[in-house]
Amino acid sequence: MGPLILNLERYVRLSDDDRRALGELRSAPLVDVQPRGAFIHEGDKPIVVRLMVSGWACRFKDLPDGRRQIVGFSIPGDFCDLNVHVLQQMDYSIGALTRVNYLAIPAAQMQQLTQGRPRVAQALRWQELVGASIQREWLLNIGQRSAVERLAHLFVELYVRWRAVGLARDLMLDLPVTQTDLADATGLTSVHINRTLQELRREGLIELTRRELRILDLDRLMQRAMFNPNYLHLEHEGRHLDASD
Amino acid sequence: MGPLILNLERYVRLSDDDRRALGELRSAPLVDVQPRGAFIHEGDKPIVVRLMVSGWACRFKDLPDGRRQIVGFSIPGDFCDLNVHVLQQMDYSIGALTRVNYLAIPAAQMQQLTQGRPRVAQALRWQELVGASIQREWLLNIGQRSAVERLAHLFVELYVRWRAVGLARDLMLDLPVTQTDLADATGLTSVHINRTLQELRREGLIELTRRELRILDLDRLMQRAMFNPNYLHLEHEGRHLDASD
DNA sequence: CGTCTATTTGAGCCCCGTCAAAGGCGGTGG
DNA sequence: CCACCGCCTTTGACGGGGCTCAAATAGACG
Repeated sequence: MGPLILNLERYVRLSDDDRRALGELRSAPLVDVQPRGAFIHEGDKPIVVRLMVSGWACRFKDLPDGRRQIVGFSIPGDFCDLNVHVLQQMDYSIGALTRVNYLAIPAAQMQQLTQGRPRVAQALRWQELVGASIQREWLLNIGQRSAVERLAHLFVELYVRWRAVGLARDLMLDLPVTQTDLADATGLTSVHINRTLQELRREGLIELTRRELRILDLDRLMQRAMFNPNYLHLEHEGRHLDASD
Repeated sequence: MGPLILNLERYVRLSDDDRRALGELRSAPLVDVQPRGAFIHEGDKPIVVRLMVSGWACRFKDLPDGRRQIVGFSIPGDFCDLNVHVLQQMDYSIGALTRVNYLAIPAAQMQQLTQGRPRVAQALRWQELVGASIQREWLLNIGQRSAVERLAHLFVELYVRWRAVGLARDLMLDLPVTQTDLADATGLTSVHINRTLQELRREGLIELTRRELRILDLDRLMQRAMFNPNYLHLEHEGRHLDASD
């Protein structure tokens, strides 16, 4: 539950009761998904809310002819489909890039969790809105940035997000995804991702092995990407619901 | 208030009281914006919620060097920034493409509107989630579709959305935006938009004058765009809050 | 040690961008 | 009513970033 609580506490200061209630989500069934498997499909009408516990998942959409666009990564502490009880039908799919564990939380339990806990409710809403903000930044990324800028931007974002949930530090990030995955996320081809990675290495910005990303110069990488962290809405000053009030 | 109510009634069946309460939003100040003016800037911390009454607005983000990406169009019946009291700081700007009128609704009035009106609250949430779904489709559009497909897709979406709020029909749509605007929305250049428009005309799919789009063959245009309407979540069967229950 | 998948490299090309200029259209003022 | 002006659209020539196709190499895993 660590990632979730760290995630939510970026925005609100939770009370002990809030944290305890969030901890009780562990009573929900834990589901294990093998790498490369999709576990939610466009058109599904799911009845549970999924909370990522470990691994890399991605939300994606595809075209009839096979082209695929990854529209976002889901990492531990993220809810995959908070919205689903309103829209009823998935307009995207979710797949596991690595082995994934998630909690399958019945809608009623979510209801019960937020009932009478305004800070938790607000924090969940905040997580959802930050997700929407990230989508907008990705649109800017894919629509306007060059290949090198795009990939640099993605790496900074992923590092910041994993670090925020306590699962990355010292400029190192577990990144066990393929170059094809990076291609689908950036709107490029895997061949061009490969050449773009070489360029980032040549510029001394990153090292990337099969499963680990090391950022050699975060400032320069951010500059290269024209990375402006505002869209992640990380600022703690923004907290306006505080258990110590 | 027509567009808003038509918009919301795609999802829930409102009661007379709901409609009356929505009508009272007209008491909020009506703001008039001249074409080409931005009325909300990234970084702002707005205190009112804006409801589009007439005209074309766009949400956009830009890079330090001047590149700009339009991340969505706001049309009559849309709220521009429902989310803002949670995130507190805008991560995008909003500009008027034409002359625009909007209602500036104090947060307290929105609170009062949804208090004790679960259908209205649900419908507003639905509008917001459909907006997020549109963003995902745009990501697919810009990331994977070719120029012709992209523009075709945008035209179909805009026609469907304007028609849904009662402001377009018979395959005709008021479209008083420049080719540069279309370029910024699709991640192309205005020169290439011009050539792509010629291609769509040559294929007998559309006519486009300075201020009006006419779709000559909607089926073929949708096919060309690989347009799948699911992401707009229009299906009336989906209504699960009905005033007649 | 063999197989499968992922990464890397090369050659060629095409879609779309860039730069520059011409043409059209609407508005404004004389 | 016409002349001018500014913005938008259209056209042309050229260049380049990224795609395609194909094959070679490297790693992971049994």
